[in-house]
Amino acid sequence: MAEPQPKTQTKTRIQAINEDIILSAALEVFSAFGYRGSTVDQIAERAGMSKPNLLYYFHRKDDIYRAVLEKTLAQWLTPLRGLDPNGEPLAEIARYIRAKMAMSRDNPKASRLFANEMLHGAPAIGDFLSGPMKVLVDDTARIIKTWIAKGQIAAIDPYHLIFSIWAMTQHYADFDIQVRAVLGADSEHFADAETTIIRLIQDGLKPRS
Amino acid sequence: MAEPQPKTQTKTRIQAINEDIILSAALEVFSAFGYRGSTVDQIAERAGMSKPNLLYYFHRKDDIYRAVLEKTLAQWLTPLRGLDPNGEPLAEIARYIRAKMAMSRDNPKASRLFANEMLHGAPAIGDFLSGPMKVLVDDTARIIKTWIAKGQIAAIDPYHLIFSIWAMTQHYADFDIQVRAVLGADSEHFADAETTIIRLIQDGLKPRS
Amino acid sequence: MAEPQPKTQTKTRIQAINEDIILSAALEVFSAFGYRGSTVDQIAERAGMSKPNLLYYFHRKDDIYRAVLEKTLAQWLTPLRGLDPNGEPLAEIARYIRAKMAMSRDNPKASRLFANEMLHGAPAIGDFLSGPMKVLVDDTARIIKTWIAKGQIAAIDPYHLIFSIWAMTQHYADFDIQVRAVLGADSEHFADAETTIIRLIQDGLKPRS
Amino acid sequence: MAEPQPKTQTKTRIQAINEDIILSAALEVFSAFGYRGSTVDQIAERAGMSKPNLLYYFHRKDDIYRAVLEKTLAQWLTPLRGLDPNGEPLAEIARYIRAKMAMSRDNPKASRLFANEMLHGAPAIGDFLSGPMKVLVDDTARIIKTWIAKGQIAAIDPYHLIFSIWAMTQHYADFDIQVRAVLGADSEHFADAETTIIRLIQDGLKPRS
DNA sequence: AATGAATGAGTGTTCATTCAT
DNA sequence: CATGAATGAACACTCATTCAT
Repeated sequence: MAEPQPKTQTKTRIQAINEDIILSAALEVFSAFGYRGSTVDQIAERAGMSKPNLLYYFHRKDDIYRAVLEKTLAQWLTPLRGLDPNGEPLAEIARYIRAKMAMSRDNPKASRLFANEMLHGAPAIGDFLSGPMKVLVDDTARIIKTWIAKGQIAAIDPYHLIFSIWAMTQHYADFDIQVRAVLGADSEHFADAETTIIRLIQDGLKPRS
Repeated sequence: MAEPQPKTQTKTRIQAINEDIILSAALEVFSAFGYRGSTVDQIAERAGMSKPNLLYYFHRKDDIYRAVLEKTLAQWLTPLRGLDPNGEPLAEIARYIRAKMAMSRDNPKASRLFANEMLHGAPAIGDFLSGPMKVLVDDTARIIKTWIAKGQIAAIDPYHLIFSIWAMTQHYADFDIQVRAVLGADSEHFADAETTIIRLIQDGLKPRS
Repeated sequence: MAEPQPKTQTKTRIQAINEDIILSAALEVFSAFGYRGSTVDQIAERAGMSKPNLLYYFHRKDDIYRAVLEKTLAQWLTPLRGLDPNGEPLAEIARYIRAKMAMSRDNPKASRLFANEMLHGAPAIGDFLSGPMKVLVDDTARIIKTWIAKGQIAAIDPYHLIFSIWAMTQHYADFDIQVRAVLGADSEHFADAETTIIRLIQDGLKPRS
Repeated sequence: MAEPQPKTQTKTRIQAINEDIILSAALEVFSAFGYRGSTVDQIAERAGMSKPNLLYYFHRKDDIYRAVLEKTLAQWLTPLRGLDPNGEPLAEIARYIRAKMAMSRDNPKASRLFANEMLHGAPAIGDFLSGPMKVLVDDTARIIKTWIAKGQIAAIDPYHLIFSIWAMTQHYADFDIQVRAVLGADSEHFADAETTIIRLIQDGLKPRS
């Protein structure tokens, strides 16, 4: 029953572990200081290894950056995939908003890394945007259009609906510092924000009588 | 009849002109590459002057950065100031959204500069956030609460309403590259986005019968 | 029988060697041009290494400077420590003068480095002056006072005696160029100077009958 | 009886005044920081004029430096000129020491400027040293030799006697910071030092019976 | 798999000096 | 006489990357 081990492993155990450590460290650093603002030294220190050793795994700074981005993007799209065309639209969208909001709360660094890329013109993930991401958005927009066609929700531009949801949910990760400056450092604002956003969207989508 | 010339000018003509040129160039560069990603050389080149000459006006890179931020922040808050407590709430808010959206369309670089500061923890404008900005947000929230108390709009958390509007409108400046990757480069999406956002918000604010 | 090698060396062989090379080069350069007049490039070139490599060992120019000073100060105070309270005063002092003179002859660069620091207000070694150096001078003055009290030497201010000896001996290192301009480049003036100084001091210290 | 004014003045009143102001400022700055450690800006500021204006009077930094040195050297040699061959030797030398000491006390900056030049190899006044200064020293040495020949003072190397006097007196200007670190900041040590030095020298010069 | 050592190409900043007025 | 503006050349220091072991 056990998977047969290949004779020549492409990756040793320690390699896989170290790459994970590096990518975690890199996410911390890159999300906090941006690409140019981060140094390989910083990442190496946070990863608890020497700079040359780090570069043994990822030969250039750019490689580390792209690897982190790639890993991040994968999990980033996950919630969007879950829209069920046959589900109840408002419930489906509420579920989606909750999933997005959970990402912002639980993984704000990934959100900020992503936002930083966008802000600077997406030099590393331009292909991703016009490729897989566009496909996914188009698919999702199609589902929404079906709902509209069936009269299940009000007629609204599905693309801008998606963008609005993204914007509102990611805001609490990306502009966290601003939110905290206004609402106070320890306030539990994620729950309130979620309620407000879901209500705004659901009210906006209710079919007109 | 001639305007009397002040004997001691604090700034010469050429000084004012050059400072303006520098700040424009700096906005371009900083908004595109972030603080650390920008070099004084880049700014100088775009400003059409030598690096030492640029530093003759602003002694350190940081000074340029703060000057641009300051100039930007001033205009950034402008639309928020306009909420009229005695106006018709839904119309007032629609007007506000349009003003915000216009800023995103007409001055996306300022928006990205600001977003970049937030993303990196607002090292340069922390005081501004917890100071003038918080005051302004609190004032605005108070107006909205009044409207709610009078039953003019539905009961909704005013702070998260404000954040949502900010998020949705700024998104089209900050994530411009992503929007364009999905909707196409030359699509005139600002108008559609505005319509969608206004509708979402207005529907969400309509008082329950 | 073999000496056990310590597992964790704090300094590698090459590190110790290079630091020595750097400090030698730095003494040459700093003593010739002063702190501000010396460039890291100069020191690196004289040390036979690249500037970044030099800064790999001493992170800032100031670190190099302080390291040289510290190393120099240690050997600088050595002769003063040798005054034996129970020795014959005139012989003790003659020995001291000879030791000081030898330092000026054999290590004039250290003397000039030190003199330069003094001239500019001792920004880097102010603490040393009012700390260890003052203690040592006070101790020495006390010995001299004992000799005076016992009637072994004439009553003279011990502090100014010490300063005078320092001044006369160091002069041949610090003002070397002037001495050579007057006495000729290759004249062996150190020996004559020593004789003269010892005689002046000894005659001045002979107890009055 | 009045000196006729030349029609075309080589120097206007204001020119002479400003040059004096500049040289005073330059002495302050150069003596404190050395040549390379001083900036034209610093001198201009202390002189209360703009940098270009300062450079209107002295075209290059080096010109200012040389002018200060020259002015300083003139007054520096003054006391040495005063040795009267026919005076009483011990009294003459005591007078000389007092004059030298007065210079150290009243014009320590000039002393330090001069010392700094020597320390760094006298790049600007090498000619002066082997020229006028050597002549003066030789002359003075000749007078001393005459005294020795007449049996008025003990046989001692006149050159090293001169150097010793210079060293001891200048020490209190050049190493002022060190002296103050040991003797205390406000102690009036110049008088004591003078007494000590005169006594050392006079005792050393008393003819042997 | 890991690290100490080394370096070329920047990067912000200073400064003497010149230019134009 | 005086000054605001401008710049080339340096200079301290950083950083991604490579080399040797």
